[in-house]
Amino acid sequence: MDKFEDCIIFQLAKAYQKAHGLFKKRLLPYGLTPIQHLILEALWLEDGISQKDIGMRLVLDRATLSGVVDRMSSGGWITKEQDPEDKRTLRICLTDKGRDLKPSLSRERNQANEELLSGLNLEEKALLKRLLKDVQT
Amino acid sequence: MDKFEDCIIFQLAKAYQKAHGLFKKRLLPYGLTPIQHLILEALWLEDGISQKDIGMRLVLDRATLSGVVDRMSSGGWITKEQDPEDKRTLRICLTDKGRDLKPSLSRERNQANEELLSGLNLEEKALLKRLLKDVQT
DNA sequence: TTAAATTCTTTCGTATACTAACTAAATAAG
DNA sequence: CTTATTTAGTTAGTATACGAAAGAATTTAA
Repeated sequence: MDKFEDCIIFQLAKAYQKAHGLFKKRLLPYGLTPIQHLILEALWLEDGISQKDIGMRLVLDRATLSGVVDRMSSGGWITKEQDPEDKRTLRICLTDKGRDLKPSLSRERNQANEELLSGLNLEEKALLKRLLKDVQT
Repeated sequence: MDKFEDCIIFQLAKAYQKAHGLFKKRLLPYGLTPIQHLILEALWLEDGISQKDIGMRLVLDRATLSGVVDRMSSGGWITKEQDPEDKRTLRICLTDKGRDLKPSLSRERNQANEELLSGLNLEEKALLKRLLKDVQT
């Protein structure tokens, strides 16, 4: 392995860079970033979960999440509610604005995935997904 | 495609997050970041190339590169020389400190790749590399 | 039942990323 | 030859990332 082009870490970084940029452009009209979209995805699956749970499910650092959640709250997509049972915990809840975006954003996400993988056949898509999961374990 | 776990963009982000974090830890003792290491890689292949060329080879934004190169210059790994032929252009040159790191950092990079791909067999490694390249085209 | 340890979140500092606006230098057009 | 355009790099602004330290609330232990 002599040139950086042969380095998987480099290829991973560049593939991610492309995917991220592509999705970012699609989300621009909505005023959302890819990460912010992810938070919404988590909440569409289960509204009102704690900030810590969001971090665990999306594998996001707490320090990172703190800022993201704050901006999304300011933007009116979510609200931060204090858990009455445990005042340390923040429960993150969808607003109507956040909830109503689900169909549009799901379509955007699917289209972004399609666009990214347009050069691969079905088998290769499945393979890539599996390999990426394997790498994470 | 219903849950964010099925989104390739998400899996790509998380695989990259792991790879990046893993390499970052290995580079910590050297005082370098993964990106800064990449700059060195480019210079080991061809010393004295312009900042713009580095950006094209590594697919890095000029604005990003400006800061990275500056920090690496302050850290003494590289120097910024004005091209006498074209005063707009910066030629980036290795210092001894930057040059001497090649064997150590190459080993670290190889080990980081090994560590990341330890769960894959040879065939899968090659496949992943190809699929990641295909995605970028 | 206080003191100690733990947990959830925020803040700080540093390093990518990328858009847009800006400077300086080189080149093309007229 | 002078203006217009293009090009290389910097700067400002915003948004991730993440380690470390700090704050506030809760739980555990002595």
